[in-house]
Amino acid sequence: MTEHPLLQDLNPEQRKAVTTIEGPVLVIAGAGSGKTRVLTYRVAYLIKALKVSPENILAVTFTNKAANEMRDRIENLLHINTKGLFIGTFHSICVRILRANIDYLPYDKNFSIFDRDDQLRVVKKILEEIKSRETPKRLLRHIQRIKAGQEPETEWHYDFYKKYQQKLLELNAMDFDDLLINTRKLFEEHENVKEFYADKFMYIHVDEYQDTNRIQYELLRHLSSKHRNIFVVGDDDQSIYSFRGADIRNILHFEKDFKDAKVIRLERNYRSTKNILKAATVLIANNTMRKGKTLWTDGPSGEKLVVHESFDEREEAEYVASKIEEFGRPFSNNLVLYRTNAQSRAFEEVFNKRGLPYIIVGSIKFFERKEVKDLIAYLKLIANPKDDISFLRIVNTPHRGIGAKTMKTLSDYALTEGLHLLEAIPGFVEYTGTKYLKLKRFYDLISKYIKLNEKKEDAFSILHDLINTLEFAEYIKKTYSGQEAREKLEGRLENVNAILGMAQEFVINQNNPTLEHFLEHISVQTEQDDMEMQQKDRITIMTVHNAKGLEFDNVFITGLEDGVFPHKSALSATYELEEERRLLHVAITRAKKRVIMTYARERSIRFGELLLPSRFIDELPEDVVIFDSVSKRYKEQRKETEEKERRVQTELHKGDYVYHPMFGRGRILVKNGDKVKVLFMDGIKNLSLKYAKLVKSQ
DNA sequence: TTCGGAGGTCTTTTT
DNA sequence: GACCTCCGAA
Repeated sequence: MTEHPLLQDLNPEQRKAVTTIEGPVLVIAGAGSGKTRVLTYRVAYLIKALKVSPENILAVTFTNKAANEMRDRIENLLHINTKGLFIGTFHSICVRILRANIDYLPYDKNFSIFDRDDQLRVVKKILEEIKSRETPKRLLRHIQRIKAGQEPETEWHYDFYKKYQQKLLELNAMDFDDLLINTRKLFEEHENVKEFYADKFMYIHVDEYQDTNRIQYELLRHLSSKHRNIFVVGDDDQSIYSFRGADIRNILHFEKDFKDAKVIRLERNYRSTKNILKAATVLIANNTMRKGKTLWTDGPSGEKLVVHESFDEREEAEYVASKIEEFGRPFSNNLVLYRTNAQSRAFEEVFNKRGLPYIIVGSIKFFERKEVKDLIAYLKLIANPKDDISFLRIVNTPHRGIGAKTMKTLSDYALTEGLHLLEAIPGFVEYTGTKYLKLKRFYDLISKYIKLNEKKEDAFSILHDLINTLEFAEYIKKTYSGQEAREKLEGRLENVNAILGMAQEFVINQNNPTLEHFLEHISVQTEQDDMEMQQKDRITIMTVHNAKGLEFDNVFITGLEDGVFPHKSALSATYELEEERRLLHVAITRAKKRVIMTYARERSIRFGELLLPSRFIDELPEDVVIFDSVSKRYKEQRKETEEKERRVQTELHKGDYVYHPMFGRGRILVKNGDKVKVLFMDGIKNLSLKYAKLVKSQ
């Protein structure tokens, strides 16, 4: 058989993966081995060479971004429209299936999708109702564990979980887990529905299989039950989401779970130098729960990896900054990684001070911004008037003089009448007389949009009109000017425009751009499209979890201290420690040319403790690592500056001019012990002298 | 009754 | 610093 031209771009293992079509296939793809390429080419090969209809192909990715990229690549490869091809995350795919089969479920077709914030609000609401003082976050964890199939720790937890589910049903809402669970339920209880999809999807592809959970595994079993052509790609050494229920056993046991599975390994690495690969390989060999593989490359040995000690997080950031300056442009070749989001501050401050451009990826995601969430809550309430959680979020945003007391009275009324908050208003106002006209006005506002929505007015028109009617921009300016930096306020306004822009784009691109569809589209979309991101020359800063799938010339792995990375919560159990090790393995293998690892002796979040270097540093092979010890000199300098700073701080008085690394020059308005109120160019900030690095200025 | 300020607590990772 | 709760001013 003559080879199809598509296959010429692939190495022998990749080619084998692409052309192994029948039955279950597991591709164990090491970091940088061309995993995405294999997936893309396989789908393209099916369509082009084997004439499979796109409607019969399913591809599940880990993020929406990955889904979009894959679709684009296939289109570029084949120059065809990929409409009909099912590509998306488990969550987005499940939403589509659920909406299409909503008649089988006890929900209305316009159900809301609740994110973590909404979930916490539900938990809090129940806690109020039963007058418990448990902490919402811990309870939510328990709920999620029960949903993932674990035994509840106590009877009480189980009862609470039932209450939570009941509440969600009343609110006509599903959380992220429900999207998967209800789809599974749909398949299990309605053979015809399952048959339909199992029949449709002749070829199933799953990316990042090592991070699938139990429910996702079961969904795949159902979907592949007819044709059995399931092709999964993953790397057991990159499984880093067990806290979210990911079960590494899915990939470890694939051959047992799917009989006659073929296994193909991709071990040739096209990304990193020999030294980097050696470090990564030796490190990960300390793990016991793995299939075992050895990455190799034809490339050069490259530079050795650097381990650098610094005094504290500030000096660590200074070191990283000076290294980046030394490497020179473009800055976009540099990736700075840390274990926890809280570590970003020092880098922000130092990069700002030095005028180094940067972008933080994922710290607060676009859809988690308050102003964005508020607007979306309006839309959710309009689409689903039963959504009391969204109601409570916006009933007094912008302020309309409806406070806690009013809401309590309305809630009680709604509860006795068995009504949802919004629908309870007319009766409530009639019942209580003219006292609550503010509520009535809110009701009329929402009703107007509900009617527009029923008339199938498009999502953009509704949102546009809403933003104007609410005078939302003015509200933001009024609330935030004076209390936060100018750029931050502008950022908020930009976010409002961005969500409006997304609605506009949606309306242009979709043939049925209703509010429901728009909400469906954005609810499972958790990351912002980074249109401008690549264009500007900036340093990228993010958590290691966010770095999966990326590659950069220079990678800085910071905060390598015991208790930080590995995180202190993972020190006691072997399997958790192994996950931390995999996390570091992911971090190292992002690098093409250089890896620079840093640790600090002190850190303000762990104030007063002397931190030890990460145990993982000891596991690195000595011959490829340089221990850079300029730290002594730093330490002396540091002591001097610390003393100077301390002197300066006690000398600071009301009226003095000061300099702050982030806010610039300012003047002290009020001083009260350690606390100061300072007027900067961008507004007034309340600061603590202990943490804020204020310097006296002229 | 609402709202803003003061003061205390906490900080893993996220589709 | 972010987030939450409590308390006093308007």
